[in-house]
Amino acid sequence: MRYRREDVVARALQVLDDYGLADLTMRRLGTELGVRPSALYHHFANKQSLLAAVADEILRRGRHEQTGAWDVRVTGICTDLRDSLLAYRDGAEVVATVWSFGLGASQPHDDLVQALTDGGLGDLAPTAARTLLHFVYGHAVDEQTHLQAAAAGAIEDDVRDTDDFVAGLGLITAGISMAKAVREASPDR
Amino acid sequence: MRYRREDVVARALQVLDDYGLADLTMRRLGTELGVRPSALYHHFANKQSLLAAVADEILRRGRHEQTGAWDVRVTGICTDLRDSLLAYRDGAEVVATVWSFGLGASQPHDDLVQALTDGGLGDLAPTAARTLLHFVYGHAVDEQTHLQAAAAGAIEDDVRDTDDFVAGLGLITAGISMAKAVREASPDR
DNA sequence: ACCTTAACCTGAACACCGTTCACCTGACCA
DNA sequence: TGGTCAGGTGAACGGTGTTCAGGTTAAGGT
Repeated sequence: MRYRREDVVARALQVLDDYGLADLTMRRLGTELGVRPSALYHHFANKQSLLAAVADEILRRGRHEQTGAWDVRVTGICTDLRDSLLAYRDGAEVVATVWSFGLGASQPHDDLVQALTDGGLGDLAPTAARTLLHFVYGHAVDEQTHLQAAAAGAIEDDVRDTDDFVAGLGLITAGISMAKAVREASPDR
Repeated sequence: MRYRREDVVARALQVLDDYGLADLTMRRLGTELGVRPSALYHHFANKQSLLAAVADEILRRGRHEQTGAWDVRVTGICTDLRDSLLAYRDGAEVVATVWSFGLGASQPHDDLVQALTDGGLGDLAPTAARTLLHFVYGHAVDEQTHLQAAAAGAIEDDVRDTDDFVAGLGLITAGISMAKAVREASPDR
């Protein structure tokens, strides 16, 4: 059996979800495919590139078109993103890391900047977009960490996190609304 | 020469700042101290504990008392925290990781909850505190990553980041102010 | 039907990593 | 003087990402 790039990504995503990021090693993935680890380097220059492809695939699978008012779109993008990150084990850490290193996972950022620009945020859009992303990534990584810690040991609340996410997201969008109002009230620009 | 726990932490912080997190290995730290790696396990149960101590030390060194109105205190705590994270190479990633795993670095969170509670945020304080922390950590990690990428290759802007941090922080504090106003306007609680 | 080409894969090694464990050593104190 | 024990040694274990020369297989043109 010979594989293509996309086959390897799909299998990597499965290994990630089944065994976690720590066990997503080149040897493990190779074994899972019935192939020597060195064979993987014909599809990816290094492990980081593999993870970048995995991150992009996670985002691609959970993405939906958002329409409506700018704040509805922004909330939709962020909620969508959170769901994507939580859909796979350690998904949040993988995507956040890849994004942080600038190796990929740039779709959510681009979508947010677009929505905010359309909403009339002007040159404040990039700052607002990054602020939202930092919140979503940070919150999802936290939630997934605690969720995994709870799975092996103490039993904790899980519904609480969704409320906390909505509340935090509301805090930031409220701040953006305020900045938008100030911006539109000022005479120049 | 025999060492105590605090000596090892101090040296680890120096290695971190000089060579980065990737090169802060037990072997490297041992060599730096003129000691076998196994000797370090007399001071720390594992590497994570070492990193937790390093994170706490980073925060301890850059902490200042904050007074005044709640929003001034909050802004001061966050700015202080950012400075602490940026004071050492990869400091942001170390502290953020330790905090995320719940192994330490809890001082900023406690300080923020205290300031927000004193400010009358009530049970919204924890959510607001975590939202602020996610922003500060995310922004600092981003900034430090790009700063390090710029140090080896392309030359980029660095003053821009401070403005972006202030703007983002302003966005969130504005949102918190709004939530506080809403909270105080509501009849119950 | 043959041959070329390129993609895919093997096998073995390299240089690291965190961690464990039985044992040694030297300073301090009763 | 002798015992205690924190601190350190030396060697090993099982794991990691990565490299590279060479082998194999499938596809496509002549």
